[in-house]
Amino acid sequence: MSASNPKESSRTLSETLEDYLEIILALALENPAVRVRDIARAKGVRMPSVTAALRRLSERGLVSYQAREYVGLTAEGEGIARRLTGRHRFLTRFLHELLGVPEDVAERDACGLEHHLSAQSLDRLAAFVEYIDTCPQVGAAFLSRFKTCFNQPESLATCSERCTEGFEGEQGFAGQREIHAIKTLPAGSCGDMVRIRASGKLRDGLVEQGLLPGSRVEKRSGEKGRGPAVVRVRGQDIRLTAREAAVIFVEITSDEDGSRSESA
Amino acid sequence: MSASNPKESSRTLSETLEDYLEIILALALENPAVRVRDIARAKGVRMPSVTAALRRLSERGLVSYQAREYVGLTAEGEGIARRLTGRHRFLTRFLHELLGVPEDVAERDACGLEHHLSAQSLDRLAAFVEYIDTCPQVGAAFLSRFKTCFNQPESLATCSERCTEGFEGEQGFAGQREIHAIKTLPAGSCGDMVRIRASGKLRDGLVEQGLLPGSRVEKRSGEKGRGPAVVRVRGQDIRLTAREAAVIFVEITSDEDGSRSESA
DNA sequence: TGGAGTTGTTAGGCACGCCTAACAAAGGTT
DNA sequence: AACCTTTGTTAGGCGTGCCTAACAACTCCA
Repeated sequence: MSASNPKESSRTLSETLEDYLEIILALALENPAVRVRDIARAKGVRMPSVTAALRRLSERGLVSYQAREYVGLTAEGEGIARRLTGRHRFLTRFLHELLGVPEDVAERDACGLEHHLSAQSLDRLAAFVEYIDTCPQVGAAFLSRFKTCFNQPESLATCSERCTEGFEGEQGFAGQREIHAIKTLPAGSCGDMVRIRASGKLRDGLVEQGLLPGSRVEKRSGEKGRGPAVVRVRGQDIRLTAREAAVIFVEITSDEDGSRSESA
Repeated sequence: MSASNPKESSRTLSETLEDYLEIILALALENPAVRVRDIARAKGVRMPSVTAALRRLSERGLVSYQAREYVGLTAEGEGIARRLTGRHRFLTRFLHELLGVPEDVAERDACGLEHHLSAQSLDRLAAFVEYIDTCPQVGAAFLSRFKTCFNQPESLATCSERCTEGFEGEQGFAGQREIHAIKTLPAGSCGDMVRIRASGKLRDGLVEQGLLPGSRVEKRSGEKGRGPAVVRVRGQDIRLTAREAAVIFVEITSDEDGSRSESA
């Protein structure tokens, strides 16, 4: 979706080359000498690919490389590698420790994400983590509550009920907002998705279809729980089972595009 | 850092081809007919590139494409495009509305991220957003407090002081944790970064170096505020100015690796 | 009806990043 | 010294994804 500029190749590093730098730094920290063999193993490629990559990195002045000799990072290369490693660790930790993604998956995802996050987004994400982690007004209970609510399928029902108990009535935090299960909506109403009150396959199936928080949803048919509901999301009609329609909660918004952006 | 498997190319779509699908869907929703010309413009490439991409997508059965005729998505292609668009929107919203990243930057970053987030991580992130957005125990004030704390440089000082006022003393949320500015630490002590109490260039410079929350930090020299501090992060010594050492807060941890993972 | 402009195609080239096959340079072993 | 193994190189090939140049088709209009 973005235009890539081939002329920038002299200053911008490809994902692949960034990965090589990171790997070389990691190896340099645990071994006295860095070998082509080890880089190849770490990256999961064959040695000739490494030779070629080293030549390209060398041309850019990021590694010191002479055929058949040990590989080293230049000051510039080490700086880049260090920056990337920091991102990588941070993202892994965010996914695993904060969101609760399994460690191996978090590790793999961080690998892909680290190259695509702008400095600005990274900074904001870091600020967010700092906020959650240290602000006394947020409290240490914040994350454990999240984990209780969303980690354990068996406890999810209870927590979700507590969280949504104010939805249909008027009490609780959500009392001032118009939040309802799709099942209970009249046909023709619109809203933004705020919650899938389910876990496991039921939830996965919906998330996988792109039904994510913030999606603008319009109920097309399936009046108040009678029969399967059909909703329109991003221009396409999606048929929901009764179970699905019961667990998807949307916030009814009156304005046209349903935006809820709160500018700073 | 990950091994890519070329044999999978028959079932796995490249980022580029995923982008094309997304663009085609977007165009199909706003125009009666989708033209090569429009795809090229949206993607920022020339028309021959589009022709080639369409051929490849057509071979995989994701678009219906015959030379010189209008382009359409097959059911399978539309499903994929829809899933990607959902991710894209969700990530944009997360970055912009929740984290406060400027909209254009959020949009650009989401483009890159959407291809690299596993279903599992996406699900957990969605759950997190749902939690913040709807749990009565979290409260609507959560995000606005974050924005107040981290959006406006002028208010940052006050909020940060409130947040950290318990750090050196014993009161407040952080009272039970050993959190100190690097400046006040004796040489030799270790901890995990939890906060950079600064904004603007001071903060950017640190974040850019990979000094992010969770980074394991060891103070090497610069006894209790006298002279510039040197800290060791991921095997490298970093020299900090007095100002920098004063705004970086670390949590002192007694265990060897400083991990704070809380398993579900 | 015969341009002129737009749109889309083919043809050919280039950079990247991977591969295998084969050769070259080191190190031990006997 | 002759041999084998490990390590690393060159050479050549392939798929992706971009480009320009040139040609082809389609539309519009005088």
